[in-house]
Amino acid sequence: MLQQTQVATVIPYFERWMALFPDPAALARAPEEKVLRAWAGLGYYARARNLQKAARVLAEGGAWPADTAGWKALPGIGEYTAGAVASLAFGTRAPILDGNVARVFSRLVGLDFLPGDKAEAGRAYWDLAARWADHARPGAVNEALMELGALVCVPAAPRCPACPLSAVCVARRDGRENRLPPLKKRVKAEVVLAAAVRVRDARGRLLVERRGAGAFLAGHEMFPLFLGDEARAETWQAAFHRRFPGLRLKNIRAAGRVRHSIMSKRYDVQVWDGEAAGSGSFPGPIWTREEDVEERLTNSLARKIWKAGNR
DNA sequence: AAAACGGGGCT
DNA sequence: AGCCCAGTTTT
Repeated sequence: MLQQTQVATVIPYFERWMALFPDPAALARAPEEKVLRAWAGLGYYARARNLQKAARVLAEGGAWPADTAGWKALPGIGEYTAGAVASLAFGTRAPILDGNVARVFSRLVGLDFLPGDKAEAGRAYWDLAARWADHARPGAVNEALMELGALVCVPAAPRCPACPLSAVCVARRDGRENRLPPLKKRVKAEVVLAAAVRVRDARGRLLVERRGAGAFLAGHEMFPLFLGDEARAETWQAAFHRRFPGLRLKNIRAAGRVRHSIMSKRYDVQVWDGEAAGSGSFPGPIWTREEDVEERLTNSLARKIWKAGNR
């Protein structure tokens, strides 16, 4: 959960998660829907699926990995997470390098590049991490480096007067603490026009579809969603009838507008309400009772659409 | 080496 | 509203 996500965001999810899945065996046997529901809103859903895969490996093996390599072999566990678990939980002298620690090292040593810039750059950082972890209490040192980055050596306006390393910090000495590390180059977010439809049948149930493999939010249930040219007010109904043959809509009305940022895309979603006038003949219809909708929406965009405007 | 993958924090 | 950021896997 802590990959790419801040502690304060994670805590309530972690509490609920541990109550639902207290050990690898519990997670291993849970249905994926339940896992995704518990993760809904955290994003990067591959993390949840990988965590369950890892739990299945662990539940079958019956023992925790002994070293960094053993942890890294599990799905979803990379160099950073393997080192963090090995050092914090098992006390091995494994290095860690996350975004916080990289920022601390960049400033402390005056490195004006990022670990991911090229292979030698990554090596420079991991070598530093290895030297710091070569300590009688590697877990405490690693934790301290991460805490320093998260609380003191923060990205903007670092709190150098509160920093125990300020006397030996190269960036501080040179007055460059606000210039290091260099910003990551990021692609500008592309705006994507979208339309979402909340269709009710005669019994008040809502039409939901499971997103296919390859689509974004793959495997999640979602209101019918149309993107790009298909999303325009004059075109989405034709696209709807292609996707749901035989299902006629009536009483169509605009219900609200939702914006959602996903990676390098910014979705601008017009939400529509409508009523189903025909039963339809499309494959795999999922008609969901209103009281069940909330718990089946396993991502934030769907929940925003559900809450939009008036129902 | 680059691309894909969500959502939230901060100003 | 715009900018920035607490990894891993796949291509």
